[in-house]
Amino acid sequence: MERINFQVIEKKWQSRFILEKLYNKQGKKFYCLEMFPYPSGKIHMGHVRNYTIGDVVARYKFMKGFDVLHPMGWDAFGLPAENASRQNNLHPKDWTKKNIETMKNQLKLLGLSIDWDLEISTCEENYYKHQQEIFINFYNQGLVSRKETYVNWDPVEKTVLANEQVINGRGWRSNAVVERKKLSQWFFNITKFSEELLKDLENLDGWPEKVRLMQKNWIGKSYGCEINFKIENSTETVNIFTTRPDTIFGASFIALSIDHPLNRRFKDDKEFNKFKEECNKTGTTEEALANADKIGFNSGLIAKHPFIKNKTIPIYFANFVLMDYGSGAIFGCPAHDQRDFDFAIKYNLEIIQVVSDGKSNSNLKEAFTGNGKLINSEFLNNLDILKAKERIIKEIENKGIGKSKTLYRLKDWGISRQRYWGCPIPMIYLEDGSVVPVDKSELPIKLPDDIDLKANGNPLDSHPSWKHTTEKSTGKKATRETDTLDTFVDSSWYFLRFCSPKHNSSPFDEKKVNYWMPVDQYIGGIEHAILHLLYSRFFTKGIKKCNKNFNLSEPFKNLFTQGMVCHESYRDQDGNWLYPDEIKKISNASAIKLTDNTKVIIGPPESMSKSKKNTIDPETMIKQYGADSVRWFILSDSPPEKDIQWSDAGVSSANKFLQKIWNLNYSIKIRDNINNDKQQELEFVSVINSYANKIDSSIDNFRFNVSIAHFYEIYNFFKDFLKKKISNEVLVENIIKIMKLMMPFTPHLASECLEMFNCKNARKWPEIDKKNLIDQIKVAIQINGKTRDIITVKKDTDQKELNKIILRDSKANKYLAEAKVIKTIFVKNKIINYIISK
RNA sequence: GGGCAAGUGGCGGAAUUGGUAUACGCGCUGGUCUUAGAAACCAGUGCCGCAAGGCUUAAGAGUUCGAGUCUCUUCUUGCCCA
Repeated sequence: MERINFQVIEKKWQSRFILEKLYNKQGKKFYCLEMFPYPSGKIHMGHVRNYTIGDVVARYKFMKGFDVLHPMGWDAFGLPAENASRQNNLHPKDWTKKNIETMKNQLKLLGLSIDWDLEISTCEENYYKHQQEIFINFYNQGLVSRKETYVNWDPVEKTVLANEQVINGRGWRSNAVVERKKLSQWFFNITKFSEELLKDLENLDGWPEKVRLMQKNWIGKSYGCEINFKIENSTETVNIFTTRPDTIFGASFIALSIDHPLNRRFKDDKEFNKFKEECNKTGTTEEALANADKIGFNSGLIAKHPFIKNKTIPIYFANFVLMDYGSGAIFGCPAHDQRDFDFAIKYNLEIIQVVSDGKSNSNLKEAFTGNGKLINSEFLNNLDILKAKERIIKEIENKGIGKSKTLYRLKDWGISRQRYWGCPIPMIYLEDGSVVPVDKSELPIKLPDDIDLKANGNPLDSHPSWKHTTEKSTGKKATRETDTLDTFVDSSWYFLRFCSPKHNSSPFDEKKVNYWMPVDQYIGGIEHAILHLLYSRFFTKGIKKCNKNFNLSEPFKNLFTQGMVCHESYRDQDGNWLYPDEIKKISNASAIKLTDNTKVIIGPPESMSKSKKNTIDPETMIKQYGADSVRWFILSDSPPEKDIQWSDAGVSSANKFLQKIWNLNYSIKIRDNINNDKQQELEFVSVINSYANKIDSSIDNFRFNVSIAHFYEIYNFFKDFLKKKISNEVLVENIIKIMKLMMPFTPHLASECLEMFNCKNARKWPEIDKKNLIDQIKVAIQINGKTRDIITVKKDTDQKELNKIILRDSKANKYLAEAKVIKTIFVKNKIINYIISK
């Protein structure tokens, strides 16, 4: 068998792929973008999958005649660089640069069709200075604000911790008990676009339904109303928000957040402060609150029911009410809300059912949240929930005690980070206490290189001189904002920068952006379904508000979310994780440790992670099997949106198959010509053509595993025909067609084969005849709905003719011989079904 | 607790609008070649049965000439929200 050296041909073609671009001035534009990587050190299999999928799309579209933009860059700011630099005394800048260098070389090994001239890195001044300009523009448009908010404060390191750095309530490095501290922070007012972000989801029909739904839930629009409750013996009122005003007649208590302004009455109350402490222990996430026991503190205050004369309602402080949702106060209707129900049981409060669950006289064991008719509700009785809502809101508004209100769960985006390795926020504080943006001419506000990362706190803050400056227009003394921007900001507009990465006078060249945007196909992990995509959508809308020449409201036309790459994990007898190359598999379910032959515990396939050591290094695999084999395997084994299980047997068999494909090409090249048979040739061409059709449409539909299955079928089919009476011309013509179809998947091998046949237009998609070239078709013969035979007949054979053929030739005949046919169902070119009686 | 998605051989998974279930690959079994192994090639491989034939898409029901596909109930798993 003729073998090919993948290492040699891949090297050869990669040096050409770097020079080849996918631009095609005549074609319609197509912007293909994969989520850019964080330069963590080395690429992992997740990257391989992501960028291989993107490469298939980019190459396919180019070959079909599109003008394709296919860039790559680096999400280069972030905390790991600071951590790494503390560990090995390497400046974050140098650490990042080194990683980018390594990963770029690794990506090149995959043979991607990236235009590396467009490469950007978010940590470079030439990138972040434009980001600072966008920030100032947003500030001027009222899209930036400053608010007090709670943060996780590590009192030992004197720094703010991200949620994932808090482990069991303690700092991950210092182990100090984390405090809840109020800090003044910068925010993007993403909530100003709540309605737009929600409404525009409807137009994103190129997105997975799942992602749209997740965003919708995240934005969390709810209709309801505010109601003012009067407090007895006081001029004060409590303003509550509810989405269920229809249950007002079932109200039996009011619950306030511990941070509700009424708490000032209890600031010296020992019991209250004890309660408050208790609440703070449970944490602030919605999940923690939901799972925590519902506890309350009876304030002793009494509210008057707005619709029932002389009825009073006790006011509690409760741990399950959040100050930053609505007004920090609710009324509780235990019969129809589970939390309220739990609370009422605990504090022995009234449970009044006001929506009928259809059962008479029922004693509720849990809250009834379904639909039904209103009861015990005076003028609302007999209305259904929706009607009752409308009616009661009208009454509330007429009475002047409240108004209808739409509320969003979405919160403003806190962007301040007390870190060094991020984009400096271009704001300064004057001595009179005012805060203003720096003058745009002073951009970029550069990060200083000489910092001490070993010191506690924010390195920019402790730097001896960096923060001291003056206001440009007045010369007044000022200090800089020492917080840097959340790295999600960096990735919220990089797709715009790619259109003109070297443009210097503004964040992007409007002409270029108007040509390339929106991204026609965006590809990345489902883990970014909410934040990154929502922030990018916000940025696009924000920039549109700032720039009249930018008329785009959504950045990503089509979105594809790929699944993860999984692998089983291994542990030795002491429970230590082992890398796959530290063990030897004996069978599917057992393995031993290489060093001492002890038994290894095999864990289920999970997403590859360093901590479980269940990772496979892409570079090692590429060296062993070649890039085309790795690409082929990662596309072949599962549908791209689902998780895939890495398997050595799988990549090895991919490699064997590609060897066979090479061997097939070579056999054709050296084949002696033979006398041809026209009928056989026609059949051959026709089958190849129908496969080509299937491959074309499966690529279009992101069903690459199906495309690959078809290539296997083609191979099995093709090699049989080598021995048949097909002329060399026809064989060569068709193998060229197949190699072109393979180009997006295995560009090195396909290029090599096409070169061998001196193919001139190797980068052009082959013409595919849409219609079936031969007119033979398979028809199923059913008796009483059961398939008894399948016969091949001329296309469009009518029922009469088919009937004759069946009686003559088919083995289904015997069922018909002695039976009476009651009814016949005939579907042309598909089935014929005889209903018989015995 | 709510919402969404899914359940097909030993495994990954195919199957236009309801119309040939199990394509293709992995694994496994037997064979050829080889000193042996690997590779390559050939044959087989859903289940029961010697066979004819029967059964089979998580379980059960329904609609239909015909259901993996549509409807309902139940179970299980995954994801998101709580």
